[in-house]
Amino acid sequence: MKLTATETKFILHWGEMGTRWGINRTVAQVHALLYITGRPVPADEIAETLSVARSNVSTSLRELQGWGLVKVAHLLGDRRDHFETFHDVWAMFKLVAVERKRREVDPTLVMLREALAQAEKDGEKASKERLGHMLEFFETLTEAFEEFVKMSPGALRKVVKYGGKLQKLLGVGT
Amino acid sequence: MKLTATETKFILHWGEMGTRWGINRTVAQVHALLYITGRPVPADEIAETLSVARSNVSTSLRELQGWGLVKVAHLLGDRRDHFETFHDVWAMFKLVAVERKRREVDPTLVMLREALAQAEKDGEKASKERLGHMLEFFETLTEAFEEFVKMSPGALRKVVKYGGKLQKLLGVGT
DNA sequence: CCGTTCTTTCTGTAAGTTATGAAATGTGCA
DNA sequence: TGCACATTTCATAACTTACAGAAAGAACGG
Repeated sequence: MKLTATETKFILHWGEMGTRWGINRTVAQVHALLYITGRPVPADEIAETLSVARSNVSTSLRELQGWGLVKVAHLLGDRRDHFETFHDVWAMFKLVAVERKRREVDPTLVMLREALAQAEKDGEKASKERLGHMLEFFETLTEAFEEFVKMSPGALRKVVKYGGKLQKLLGVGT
Repeated sequence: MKLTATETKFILHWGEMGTRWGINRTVAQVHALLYITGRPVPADEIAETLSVARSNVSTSLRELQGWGLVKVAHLLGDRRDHFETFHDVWAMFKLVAVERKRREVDPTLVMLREALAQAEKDGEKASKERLGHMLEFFETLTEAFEEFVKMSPGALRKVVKYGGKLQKLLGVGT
């Protein structure tokens, strides 16, 4: 499969973006390719298009399936697995956000609660206070996040719009 | 400086968390140490406490200052620079969020607009549509983010609370 | 079943990154 | 100005991660 200039640009940028957020470059590129292509693509074609080893593509697809971002499709008369991602960017973003929260934020909450309890027990007043602030922050953020993922983009826009007004009205800006 | 069990736990976890989000482990650990300590600490003490090279601490502190997370303080009768971070977790989170948006999301917006224009020019209808959806998503998210960073935790909680209600009321959930 | 095709797993190596210690530079005091 | 202390820079070593290619495994068709 031959990529257009536009597609190449998008895929490369997406790869770079991935690395900055702790996501493997190839994984991100494969996802970008599937997104921009918009139809099921067999693994060997992905490998050829991106100029990476077939095995690397296999691993990346597995990873993407683990995130729920990619699903397998089959075409009549073709034994090969084909892979596709979703068109709904918002939905994909949520998948990743929810999963990262589960993997990274939730354990942090656990750690903070444990550390706080220990600081309490050991009478470390200063640590306890700071850990408490941190925990409180994470709890607020988590709460906001839970609401956030329930929203559609339209709902989000409305909430933001009214939220800004609400904020001014109530004078809770401080 | 001798760390308590609680402090060690917190610092190590913070370091791991950092690596997962593309932030250097030592950088994150130094920040955690400063946060949990809550007072200005000289660089050599940081190095000793974390068992890392003095030069590594120097680099990490510079990085943290670049993010605006750490500032220098001086103590009377001590020529050494001392370093401290802020107590306000919310404020620090915003600093990082704003900066990462600037460094990573803004260039993505630029790329998407360029790619979209090019797809338009080259008559790539399918690509254009998908890039358009992606751009729209990023624009909505950016907009929401701009409002978000203006809020205090209290304001955020209120907006979330009323936002949920608003959403149901307006039936914009789809 | 056997051969073919497709996919995944495994392993050595390359690439990239991070950390170190030494050297260089900077800073303030006598 | 010279000395002592403090900090930064830099080359290299240590480590980590990513990748390709080989080999094994699975699915299918004849």
